[in-house]
Amino acid sequence: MTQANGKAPALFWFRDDLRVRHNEALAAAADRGPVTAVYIAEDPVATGVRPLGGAARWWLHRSLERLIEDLAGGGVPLLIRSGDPRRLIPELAARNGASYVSWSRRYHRPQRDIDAEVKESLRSGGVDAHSFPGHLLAEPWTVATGQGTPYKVYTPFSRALRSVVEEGPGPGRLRLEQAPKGLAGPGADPESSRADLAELALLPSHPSRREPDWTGGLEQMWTPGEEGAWHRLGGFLAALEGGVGKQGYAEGRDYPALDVTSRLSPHLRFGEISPLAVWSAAAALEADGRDVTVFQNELMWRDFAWHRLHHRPDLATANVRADFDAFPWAWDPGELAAGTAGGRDGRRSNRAAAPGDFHADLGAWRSGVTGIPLVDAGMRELWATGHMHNRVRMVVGSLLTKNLGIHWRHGEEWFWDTLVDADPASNAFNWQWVAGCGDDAAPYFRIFNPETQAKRFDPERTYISAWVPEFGGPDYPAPVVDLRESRAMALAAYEGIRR
DNA sequence: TGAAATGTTGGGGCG
DNA sequence: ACGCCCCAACATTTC
Repeated sequence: MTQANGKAPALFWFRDDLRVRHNEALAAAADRGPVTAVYIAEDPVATGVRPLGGAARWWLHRSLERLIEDLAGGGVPLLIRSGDPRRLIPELAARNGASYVSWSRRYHRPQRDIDAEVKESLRSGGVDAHSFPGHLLAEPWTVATGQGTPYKVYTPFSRALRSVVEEGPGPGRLRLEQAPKGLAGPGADPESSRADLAELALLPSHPSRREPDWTGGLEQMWTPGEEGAWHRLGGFLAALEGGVGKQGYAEGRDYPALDVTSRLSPHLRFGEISPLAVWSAAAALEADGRDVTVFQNELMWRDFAWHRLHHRPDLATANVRADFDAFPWAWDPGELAAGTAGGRDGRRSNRAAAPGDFHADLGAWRSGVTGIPLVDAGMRELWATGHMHNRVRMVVGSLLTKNLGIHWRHGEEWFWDTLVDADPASNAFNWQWVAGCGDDAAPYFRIFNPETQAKRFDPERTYISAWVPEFGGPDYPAPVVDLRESRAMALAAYEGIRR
């Protein structure tokens, strides 16, 4: 550890980059002097940022716990605050005598505007303030078409992104698994950090939240934090290297009963591992003749969602294709504002409502009691673990929007609350994709048949049996919807708005 | 990163 | 040997 004596203190602002390794912004702060770090739970009312969902709050709590420990070793304190960073960051900088403040960029309004204001206010106060990349493979504005416009279609975007990643400064500039040289701080007080973290009331067990404790399955499934992220990556790469089963990643990832996918999404969501680090670690396997392009494509879909969000900040609320504004959803727009998506507070369904009522259908969908086995399995996996296999996400999304005719925003809200990996880009983008109203979306008429999908991708019903043990028995409900009939109705509704 | 309807082809049974 | 039918297996088109 380099001695930071004689250097001016630096302040580092952690947000969605809860890692020490490959953190360019943190390395820059460490380079300037002894580092004090801060995490701010931003007040949604004051800042306009969307409150985190329940599953994400759990993850954040666990990740910050780890980060406190990881930083304490180097004497770097992690201050935990809540409020408005436009007030708090300049205040903390002044109190600590920091002459330098840095952070990793965010890419969504209002966060971008907040960050810009903080930077401006610091600089006008004589404090050096800098932001750095770190959350994406490439900055959203560096990937553009020949005309200089943003991409709307994935395939050409992915080609352009790949060349940016491979030709740009790329992952090579960051040595894998290396902490910033000389990261040190004035001395940590982890106990007080943990106390401040508890104050944030992120867990359902906090007395201020009158929620049942739904975290058991999440605790069992995940290890939030940087070490957990690298462990997950290591296991995934080892499987890739050894050849995953008989099918390999490219096909095996479509089978929800197989443990083939990386499950890195929540770690990436909270920035516990850098996407460039994941990219280059996978690329290293190419030397052994492994085809990693399919996996890299998944990483690039993530960047594509952020690329689209950067150019469409309202991605989570407004149809990208405006003709869908006229689509006759079974949806009362007031319901969203009224907060039906309260989610992980114990209100899981409304089974008392009349059949055919979309409240009942939405409740059955959320609770995994639609009577459609693959859908119920997926929704139960989601509730229990905070995660759902990617192919099943497409199937449940198709059922909600097309067969049940429920607006995709209801699905987006539920996923936002229950997924550990939900972020403003991927969640919104993929719901618009599945609903058919996004750029480069699945055409509306591409309606999944959950029975066909189950036959094809869960032929032994391994996944279904695991999550819906009563399937086939007398306790399993009848389907809430006739697939054939509802498909025809969806197609007719789509015809209606095409004209 | 569909499904279903429709069209085409070719093998086999049979009169 | 031949036409006819059936039908599975693909291929193409349509939604």
